[in-house]
Amino acid sequence: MRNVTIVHVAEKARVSVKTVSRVVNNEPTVTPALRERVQAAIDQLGYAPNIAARRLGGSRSFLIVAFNDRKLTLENWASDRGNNWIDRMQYGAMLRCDVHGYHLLCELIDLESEQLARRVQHVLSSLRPDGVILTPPNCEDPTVLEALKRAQIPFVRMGSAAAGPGARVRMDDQAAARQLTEHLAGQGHRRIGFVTGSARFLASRAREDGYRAALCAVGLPVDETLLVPGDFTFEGGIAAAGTLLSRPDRPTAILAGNDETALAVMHVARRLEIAIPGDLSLATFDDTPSVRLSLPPLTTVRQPVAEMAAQAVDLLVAAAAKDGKLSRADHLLPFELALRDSTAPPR
Amino acid sequence: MRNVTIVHVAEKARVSVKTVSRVVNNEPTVTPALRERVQAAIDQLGYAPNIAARRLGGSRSFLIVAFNDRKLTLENWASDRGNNWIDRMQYGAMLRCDVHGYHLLCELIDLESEQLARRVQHVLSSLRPDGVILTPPNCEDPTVLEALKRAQIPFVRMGSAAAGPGARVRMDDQAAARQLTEHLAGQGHRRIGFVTGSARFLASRAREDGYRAALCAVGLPVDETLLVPGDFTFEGGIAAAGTLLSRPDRPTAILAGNDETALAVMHVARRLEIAIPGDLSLATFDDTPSVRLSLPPLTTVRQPVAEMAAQAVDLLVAAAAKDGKLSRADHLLPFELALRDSTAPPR
DNA sequence: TAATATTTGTCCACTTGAGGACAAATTCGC
DNA sequence: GCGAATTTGTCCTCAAGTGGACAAATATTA
Repeated sequence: MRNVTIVHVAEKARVSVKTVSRVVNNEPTVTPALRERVQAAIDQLGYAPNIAARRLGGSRSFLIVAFNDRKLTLENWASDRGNNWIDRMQYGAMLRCDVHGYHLLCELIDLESEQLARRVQHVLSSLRPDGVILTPPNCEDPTVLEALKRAQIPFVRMGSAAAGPGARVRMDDQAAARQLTEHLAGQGHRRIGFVTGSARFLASRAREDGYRAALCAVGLPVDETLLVPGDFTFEGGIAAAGTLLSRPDRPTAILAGNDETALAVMHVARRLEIAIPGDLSLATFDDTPSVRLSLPPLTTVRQPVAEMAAQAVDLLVAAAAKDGKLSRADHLLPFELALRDSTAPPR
Repeated sequence: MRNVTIVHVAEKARVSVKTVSRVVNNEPTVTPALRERVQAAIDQLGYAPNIAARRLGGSRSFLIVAFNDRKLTLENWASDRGNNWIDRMQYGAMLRCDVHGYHLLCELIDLESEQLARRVQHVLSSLRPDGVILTPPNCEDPTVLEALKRAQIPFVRMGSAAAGPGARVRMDDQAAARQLTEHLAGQGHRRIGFVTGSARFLASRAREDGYRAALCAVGLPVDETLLVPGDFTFEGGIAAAGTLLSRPDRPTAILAGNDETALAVMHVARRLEIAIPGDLSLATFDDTPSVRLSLPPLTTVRQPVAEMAAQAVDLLVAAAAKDGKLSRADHLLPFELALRDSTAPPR
């Protein structure tokens, strides 16, 4: 009952090993009748090709590696306001891997480690995956990118705005910021603050660009003092919100760089007895659970993270099935504006 | 620069392939001096043994598979009140795998699928992992357990109270429930309600037992009408809380089966204008982010999920290094009571 | 110094499938 | 029914290690 190999299947179906291999690998030159007979044998024996042998034989490994940031992953579950970006990525990728008969391996890397290049290379050469998915902030790290290029393994960078090697799958952060800003402006806000994101993430820059573009488009001046640097953390948000909200001519609306920042803004506003959305409208990015549960629930942009991951898997699988080459295409997936109770016309 | 194999290392270190193999596998019969020389060659070449070849030739695959529940995983990130149990498991397991040079593969399974047995078997025979980690509710599913037993792959069941095959790593739910209940009783509560958990999870039964044991220990009678069935969901919690809180002699404290249930109790209490903790004390299990962020933050029990996962990995790796056999031991890890503002003496 | 113990090397089999070359068998078209 | 096209089989190599048997080299001990 153990270790069913291709030989057993061949015997059971009374065909050659080669034919079974042809069926398993979907080669076109097999008669439907025979294919069916072989498939029946496979099903009856519960045969599944041994991935190790397939990989050794030289072609594909049916493995995809996702490199996640160690620190971010830790925060993800340790922090009260954790982002669930990585979870959603994984879920989307796993489901898609399943469809293709692939398997997803998640590996943590630490961008600050001196062993980074070695670590990446080690994982790649011991697993020899067919493809790699990089999530922020890994997808912009030169050491990681260099290691991947040298290993000649196709990879997809998720959520990154930066041009560079590998394919990209992301949403249009700039357009999202622009739409959010225009939404606020459309409600009559004329002083719209912006707490920028971390410089580590290029998405943050794109959001700022979108913010500026929107103001420009609706004919509002860009007041540089309304742009306050945040760093995507709660603490950074507190400081930035303090700056913005304690000035006499404080903005009537704030766009936060991400949800964590937004929660911080909310915190400060509550302390200063500034009502949301009465005295202050607040909009943000990411749509993590905490901003849906907050009072009031926040207007945000929902990133299609799972869909992005699914597409990343599709791209990698297609490349592996073909020639192992992946184009440098930049795939933009549609985002979704979630207009909630935190934004309203100024009174 | 590509495909560094054991042969290259052997040449560089001027030793036989066999010796390199001995170094890589930490066999004791190698002189320190020689070991060092080989290690230097390995480091210089950036060699990492190909996992596929290792699996094929040898006895170990250096892979560990974690089977997570598909539905639960989806809820995990889709729901606003998602539990982060799976994330924490993964994080703990990944870090530990890293230490042992192992890799973690996460696979989703759907307990309601008719293909369940086939799916599990398929994953196992194509990957041939050295061990498997099962998370609730998979760790109690007879089909899954049977498939694992047939595949003769050692596995660890995490968080399961049920006796059965495989090793177990968990916290003592009964003791936790008991301590929480005694905490409430110690504050002077005499009518303590309990919203039970889902029958799918045996932990829920254990918690109930602990609740009963605590009442018994402090000399309080068990009023069966104060035990209301929940199902670990928010909706189920709403119904149960309604039952408990709308009766004239309503309890002064409620123990919720899990955090989601607790949030539901809180929701109902707010609607009925029952103050927490003034009119009602509330305690719960799991310590997910949402109950730390809630107002007031809830008294809960923190499960050492990451530690449990780490221990699971340790057990599996040790078994693989030995003879591939895993004892049926039941490992209990200490939990932590987080006493917060939701529990206070009744007024 | 010889006998013994330990370390290192040699050699071969084995794992499971892919893939290529080519022959044999079958089907198809006319 | 014959030649051509397609399907299936045979046979062999290759991937990158492990593991075992055993020989050779070196170190230790009496």
